[in-house]
Amino acid sequence: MFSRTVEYALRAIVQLAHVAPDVATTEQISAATQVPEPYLRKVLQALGRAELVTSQRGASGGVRLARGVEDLTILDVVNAVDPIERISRCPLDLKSHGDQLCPLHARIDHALSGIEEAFRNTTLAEVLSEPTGSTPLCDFSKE
Amino acid sequence: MFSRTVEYALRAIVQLAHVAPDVATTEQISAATQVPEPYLRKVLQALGRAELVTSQRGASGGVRLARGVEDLTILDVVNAVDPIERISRCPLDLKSHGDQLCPLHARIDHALSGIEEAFRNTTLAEVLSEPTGSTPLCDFSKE
DNA sequence: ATCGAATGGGACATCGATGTCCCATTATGG
DNA sequence: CCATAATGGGACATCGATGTCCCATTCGAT
Repeated sequence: MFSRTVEYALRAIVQLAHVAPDVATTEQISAATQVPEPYLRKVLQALGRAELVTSQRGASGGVRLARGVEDLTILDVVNAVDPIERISRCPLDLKSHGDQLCPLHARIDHALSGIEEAFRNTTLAEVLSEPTGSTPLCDFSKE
Repeated sequence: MFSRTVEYALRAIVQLAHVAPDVATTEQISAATQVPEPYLRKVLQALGRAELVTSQRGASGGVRLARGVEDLTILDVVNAVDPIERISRCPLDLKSHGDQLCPLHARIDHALSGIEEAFRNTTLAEVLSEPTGSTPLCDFSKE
């Protein structure tokens, strides 16, 4: 349903949020999130291009959040690596009705819209401060 | 977001609903839905295994809906070919908290739940009778 | 009975998502 | 200035989703 890449990106961002405003190395993030390190590189690069994180090369470098957790939504992360594709035109491309969706695709798009909205309205701060007792990402028994 | 297979399956089902209770051949459905015929075969076979359609071999055979449109939801179709995978355990599999999801995954799962619910509550009958002027699937200028 | 129409299903082809590897580049710290 | 730590990014490997092909099987019609 959601790509693995999205899952990985969210894990990485949450992990970075935990250590914010410090930097973390790819290796550290990989260890904490159980995302294969070489692939995590790519994901972090994508997050960098989307300007959600900034990175610093060289010794004592690493990656850090580019914004505060209050100003960073799940949707931001999703859109950075694997944007939700809304349905704006009938995929069958029949001109029967201009830009109006047939009921089937209208329903599907509406469902997508619901997800988008839910993700847009959820900031990292909310996820982190949830009073569930469970820490986001589930680990940090150490740390 | 949704696999192409889901899209194809929905198109096929809608098309079958249009001609119900008659049968349609794979070739006819393919033409109406613009789904590549050989692949559509596979999709229809899956729908058959899920008992959403029944098929008849041989001359004047084909495929037809196995249920009435009132009793057939979008979720049925989706689940037949590419079930929505809810998140029931933390993917990181840390024992920190038994079966409780961390806030991040709880949010994601909640979004999935919303989709599931929306699809469960939408029957084919509703999609077909929508008073939008647009016929589902967008074609049938011919009929 | 036989021919042709149609699905059943296995084998194969292609393509993009996922995952790995390697080296260039950049920064820090001694 | 040099060694080392780290990211940047291109090239390649793997795997599953998608798409194609072929033939066996089944049924209807003549």
